[in-house]
Amino acid sequence: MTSTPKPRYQQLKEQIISRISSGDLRPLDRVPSEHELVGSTGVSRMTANRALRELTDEGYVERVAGVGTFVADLKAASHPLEVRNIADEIQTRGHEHRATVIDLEVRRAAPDIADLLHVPQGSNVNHVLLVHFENDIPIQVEDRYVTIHFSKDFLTQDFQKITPSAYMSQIAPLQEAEHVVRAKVPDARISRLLKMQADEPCLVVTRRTWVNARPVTFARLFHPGNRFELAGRYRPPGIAKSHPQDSNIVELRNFDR
Amino acid sequence: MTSTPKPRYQQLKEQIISRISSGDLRPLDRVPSEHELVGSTGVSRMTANRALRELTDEGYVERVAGVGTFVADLKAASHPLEVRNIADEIQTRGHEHRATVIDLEVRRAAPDIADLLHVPQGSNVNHVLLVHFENDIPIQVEDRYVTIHFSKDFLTQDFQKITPSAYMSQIAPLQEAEHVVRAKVPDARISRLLKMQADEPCLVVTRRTWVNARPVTFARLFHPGNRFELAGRYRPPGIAKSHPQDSNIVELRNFDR
DNA sequence: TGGCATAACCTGTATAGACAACCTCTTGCG
DNA sequence: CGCAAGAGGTTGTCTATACAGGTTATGCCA
Repeated sequence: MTSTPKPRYQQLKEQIISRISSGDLRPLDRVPSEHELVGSTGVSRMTANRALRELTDEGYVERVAGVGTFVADLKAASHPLEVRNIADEIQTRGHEHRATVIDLEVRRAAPDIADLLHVPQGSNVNHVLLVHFENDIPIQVEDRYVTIHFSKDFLTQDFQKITPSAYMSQIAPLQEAEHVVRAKVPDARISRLLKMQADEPCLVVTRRTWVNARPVTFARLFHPGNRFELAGRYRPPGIAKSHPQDSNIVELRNFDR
Repeated sequence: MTSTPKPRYQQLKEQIISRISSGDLRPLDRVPSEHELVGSTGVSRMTANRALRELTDEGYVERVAGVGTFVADLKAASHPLEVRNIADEIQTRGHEHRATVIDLEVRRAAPDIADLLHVPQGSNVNHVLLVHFENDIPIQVEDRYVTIHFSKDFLTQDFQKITPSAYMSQIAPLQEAEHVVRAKVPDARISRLLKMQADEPCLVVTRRTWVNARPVTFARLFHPGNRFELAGRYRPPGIAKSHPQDSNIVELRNFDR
């Protein structure tokens, strides 16, 4: 059936992507130059150029004329629908970020968590519950589950120093994400952790992330509704004007005045 | 200063985009073939190919080998961050959509609205307030302002038949969008229109849209928090596998069980 | 030692030519 | 009349070559 083989530029792209996914090529590592790819794979320079150019468009690598091609830093390659790391956002605002770990342990998966992570009911899963502060004001409760197979040393991390989200994207690039946003009045425990008044709603972001087609983490992020909002901007591609950096990012921001 | 002129493939792209934006080329119209572009602009075929290929990637045109290149249907080219038309979503679920117009008039712009739409305070703006129903259950209150210069026959539209969002994207393709999501307890009027219980929160989506660098509409969309959620999926590009159609769309969905 | 010209390498763009695969319409044959 | 073959246009890919412009390291000269 596969009458025509995949085009060579596509083969080249997938080969490089797989070297990145496997960890053979790490962020900021040098990727073979066009000339080297010509020598090692036998394609013409234009074909190597197309492969690398498309990988650039897709955020896998960064190219600098006169210097070379490098694996993109995963933090920089923020996904269009990715909510940015909350610590980064707070620091971007020039404020101080602090986190308090409330709970960090291995749990037996409850039915709903087991279902979401595709693991057997009652099997072990990592769990962490923490509160993020911006200038000592609580702004997010993070309630996260991580599969055992993804991270075996999850419990020994210091999540006051590195957020779980940053830790996880450091282990492996996430390959697929799903998130759901809801408005909800939180239960008493969340409400107390966020120092919210009674009957005040939360903006709840639920995220689930896949690596190699397996779900690896499930997180519920609670934010006080009277102080936080989720903002996004969109500009269609192709004009290549104005500010290339502010493109299509979803950010969680404080709108107190 | 502009020492190096824009590359020719980029000039070609912008020329075609402007023909689409201006209405010279309409959806499903034929775009000049690579060979015709070679003849009319003097570039080589590879350069014309690159321009058309990138326009394809960016969703402006669609190409069929052996047939030609055609302007993409704008409805199909849904933006990654665009919330889909609510009527379409409801129909996708196999349910019935109905809308009731509560208010449709020209108003004098209040200070906050004037500021958001970049018009003078007290100048005329179109306003519509309507309630969307899914199987006779109210699920969204749409409170929308539209600048006069964008639509002069706004008041004569039948928004029970065509949603304001669909009407507007029919007049001109939106070029930039900003949206903000909040959790909030609505005021009594909204709460009544959505038949919500007291103290129940709303998921409020605020959208502002630009055409030709001018804001043209501002909308507040209220949804009952106990029944609706905003869901998104994300898969990184470049793998070119599985389901190409379900990519990276944000949808508003009913999660009642 | 300090500074500058230069070589070596890299990406970015552009061209000309070639072949394959696909689609549509026409033409001619049975 | 119906169908098959072919012509011509279109996209998709690939190669070989060329030039421009940016970056870095080298080495020479003062």
